[in-house]
Amino acid sequence: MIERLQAPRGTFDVLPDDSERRAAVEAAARQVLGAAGYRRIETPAFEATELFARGVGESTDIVQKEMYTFEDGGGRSLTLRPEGTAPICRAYAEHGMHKLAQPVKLWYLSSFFRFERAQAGRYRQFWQVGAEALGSDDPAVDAESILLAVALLDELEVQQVRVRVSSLGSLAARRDYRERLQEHLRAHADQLSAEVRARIDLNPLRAFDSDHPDTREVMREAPRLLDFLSAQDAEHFAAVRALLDAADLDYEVDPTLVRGLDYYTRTVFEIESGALGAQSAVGGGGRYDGLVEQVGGPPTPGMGWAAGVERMLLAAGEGRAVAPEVDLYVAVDGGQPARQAAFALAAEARRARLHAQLELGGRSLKGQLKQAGRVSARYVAIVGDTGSALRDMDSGDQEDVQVSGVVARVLRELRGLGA
RNA sequence: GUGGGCGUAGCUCAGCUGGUAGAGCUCCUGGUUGUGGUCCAGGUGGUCGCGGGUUCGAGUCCCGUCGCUCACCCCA
Repeated sequence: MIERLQAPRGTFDVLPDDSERRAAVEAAARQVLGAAGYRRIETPAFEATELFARGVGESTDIVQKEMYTFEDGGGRSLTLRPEGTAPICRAYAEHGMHKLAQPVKLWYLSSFFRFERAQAGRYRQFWQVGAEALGSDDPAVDAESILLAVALLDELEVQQVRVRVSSLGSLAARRDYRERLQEHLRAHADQLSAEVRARIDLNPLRAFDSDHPDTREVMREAPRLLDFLSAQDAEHFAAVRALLDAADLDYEVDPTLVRGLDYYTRTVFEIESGALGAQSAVGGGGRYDGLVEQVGGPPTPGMGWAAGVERMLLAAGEGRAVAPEVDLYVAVDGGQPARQAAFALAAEARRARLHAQLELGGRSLKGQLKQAGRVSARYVAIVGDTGSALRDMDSGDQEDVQVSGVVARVLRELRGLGA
């Protein structure tokens, strides 16, 4: 026997029940973001590898080991998009959007690809909803962006949401700070846990998350990024916070918050859900004032975020899927003449905008009625070779109705019900 | 890449100390409800993940391998 093929590791099929819940995410995003003036954008599923190398940053895990990179027939190096911000900045520059009224507000719902070990809430092909506002460095853009992310999660009833906010300052300030932190860690290396010590060069910020008692002792004395901000950056962050406070958002300032992409500057934030497993981040984002320029556009400030669709769904708990309604089920009780009449009746019903299904499974009449009940059909037309009947599935009432009169009769009944 | 858990019908699972596969649900058919939603009966459906080994005999023991899953890491 031939080996049974499976979906590739880390990917999944969206089955009909799931697809209805995902459609609800799309509708919520359209509603929440559309109301704030964001318009939807779609970019290609793959881009020049260079875009991510320059945009996301050579040193990031994403670029170093998580990209699906391949060469096309023309010898170009392409990469399945691992994130959405760099492509949007590319599109902004490519289409001269800096000439439009600023900021340009865009949202997307797309799939992304990262070569990682799959686990709860983490996949190799996954979906994100994101929003980007390009062309303004006003703190109100930052605050509004964060509020919209929270509003979307709220709309989807994502449970146990926590919002953390911080500021990374400029790239230069961050670099300075990183060195100072590494110096501090090296000076106290003997007190650190082995894991933290091993990561001093790679990711010193991680040391703040350690549970190791001695390490925590060392970190109490460690320099804080927020103290390294320039006057303007500190002022900007204060303004963002004032706006979030004014909006009554419940959040906490976390000076150890780091985002794994190099392009972030100033404001960063992350939204977690306690309803998730180890992959607890449902969404996150921040400001990226140098990114458009980095990918070849004019100097342009930007601010945005992304939220994982699978994680939102996971943290939102079970929503019941609503199956499509069925107004009329056309059952066949006879031979070839009945089958043809039934087929024509179903087509006629659909032209009249009824949700109509025809028996396609070759079932017995009993089986057909059972199927009609299963799909919650409101009416069933039973078409025989010489006559036909219409059955009301709610009341069980049934009467003879000519095939030619079925559609008009159903329409009249449905209207009568005020439907 | 590194660990832990798990792999028996479409789904949820039983299979005790090894003896040639079972249940419930689903689906189909028939009976009973005037032809559905109740009840009854029957039926379809299984390479016991895969490959070796031990044994007269393995779903059950041993080794390997693949897959799923959770966690580390990282992130959405």
